Amino acid sequence: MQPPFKIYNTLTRKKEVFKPINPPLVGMYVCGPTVYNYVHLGNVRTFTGFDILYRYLLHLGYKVRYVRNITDVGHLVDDADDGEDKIGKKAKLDNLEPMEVVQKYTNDFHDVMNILNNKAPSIEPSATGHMIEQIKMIEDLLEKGFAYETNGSVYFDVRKYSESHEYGKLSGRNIDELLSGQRELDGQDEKRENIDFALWKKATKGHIMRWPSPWSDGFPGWHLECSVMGQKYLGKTFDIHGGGMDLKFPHHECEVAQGTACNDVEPVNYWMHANMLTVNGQKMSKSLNNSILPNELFSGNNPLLDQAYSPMTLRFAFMQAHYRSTMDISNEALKAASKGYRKMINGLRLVKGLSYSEDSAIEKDAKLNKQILSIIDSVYRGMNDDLNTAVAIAGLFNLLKKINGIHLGQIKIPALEKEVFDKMVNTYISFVEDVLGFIEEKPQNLESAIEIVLQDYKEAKEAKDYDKVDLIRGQLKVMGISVKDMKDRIEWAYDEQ
RNA sequence: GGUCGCGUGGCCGAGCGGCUAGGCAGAGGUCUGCAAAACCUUUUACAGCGGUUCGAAUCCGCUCGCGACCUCCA
Repeated sequence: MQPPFKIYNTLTRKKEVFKPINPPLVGMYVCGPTVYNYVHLGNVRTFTGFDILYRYLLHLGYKVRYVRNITDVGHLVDDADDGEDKIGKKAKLDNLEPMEVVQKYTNDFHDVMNILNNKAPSIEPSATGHMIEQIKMIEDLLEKGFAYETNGSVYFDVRKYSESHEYGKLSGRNIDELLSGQRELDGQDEKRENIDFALWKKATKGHIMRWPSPWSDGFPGWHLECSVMGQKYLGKTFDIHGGGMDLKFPHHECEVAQGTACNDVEPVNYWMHANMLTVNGQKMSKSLNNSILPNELFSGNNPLLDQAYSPMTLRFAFMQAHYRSTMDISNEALKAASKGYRKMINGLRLVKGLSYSEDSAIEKDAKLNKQILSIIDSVYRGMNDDLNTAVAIAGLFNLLKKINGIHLGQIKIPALEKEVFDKMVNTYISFVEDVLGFIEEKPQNLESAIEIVLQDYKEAKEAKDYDKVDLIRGQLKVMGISVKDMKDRIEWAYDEQ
């Protein structure tokens, strides 16, 4: 018997049994990247973490609509009134159209997601593609009295909202402290309160990214897009909203406020936050100059790394830690992950080659059967306990001991009950491949492998061992490789049939 | 300063009051032409000080150290 699937809900600060609104449908929204630069390993960790959630929900049989946005406008460099848009700034810097910037880094993001075998979301909406919906939501908020206009910009009225609702409940802030604190910043005169946040900003002269609206030529505030797109594709209240821990405040707090103010319902049932990736104990972040890019990791081309590490090594390293714990990246951790990953994949290759057999001469081993079932249980217990992939992996390694035992003949397959055997095989394969999302990284040096075979071919030919010669040639042909005996050497080419 | 979180053996990292986490590294053994893998056994723990309890890494308090958010950040 396994416990039900529980997830930690930031809103209640508790692990809660996951109950979707309309089972078997599940709606999940994850804040995607702002595409003004290459994603770094910390960004990637979060998305990989939520990939596991997506995969596990699918594994449990849910029909999941996974929405992960691309932020391509509205994310300001800082919070001052004349704050520059991140995309716009980069566009100026690189002398590109903003949409070229967006496309470039969106492509990079997709490449990285693919190479890490993260599943694509069901919908990947962009902020600029939902301008009309955003303007509509601002109008609704104005109409309901939760927003006000100043000089062509529109702000969310936090004080007003907090009179009837609890602003700060997600991130654990105290509204009075927020209101009383830090009034001294300059350039905030358009806002009634410092903690009010922009729904629409009037574009300043040099601002390239602008759209017409009832208030001004301008652009939407960052927090708005997620509310709008979440609501559009998942409903006014949906099941799960995820993102990095650093988005909890103010971004997600603002989302809660906007959604609640607009629709008078709780926008999200379960808020989930992935913790930060650290380097030497400090958060990986561009401003600290300690970020590592995926391509740098895969090539080893970064001063913090003393070798290259493969995509699956990174994935394995992520999976060995819980998503809500900070995780420190280091050469030692990555090297250990690399070996662990290979061990796991070697197991996968073995287990795929196993098949059940009966033998009346061999007695069933009741203790062993029970033990295997209990290990399988531990894998599910781990995942059901707020996606504890580290526990699940530990279980898989325990299972692997049995699988290796079978492989070496120390455990006789007929000693297992058929259903135990099947369950063991299915659990191992489905968790490694489907739930944790590992793929086999095959050696790239196919050509040198062919050269080795051809050397054998050459020797057989010199020894006039034509049976062997024909055998090798035939086997290579099956692989799509044709051997060509030249006058003075042997070559190979892709078989053209 | 406010809010929250963390401190586990050589390293990473689970653990949510009693029952072997796991991986990497180390030691011994089995296997083996050599090697690798695998399997078996095994050495190192819970920041410190108090308290609660029959029993605490696990709960409470204090101290020390570290981090995140509070301003853009996954």
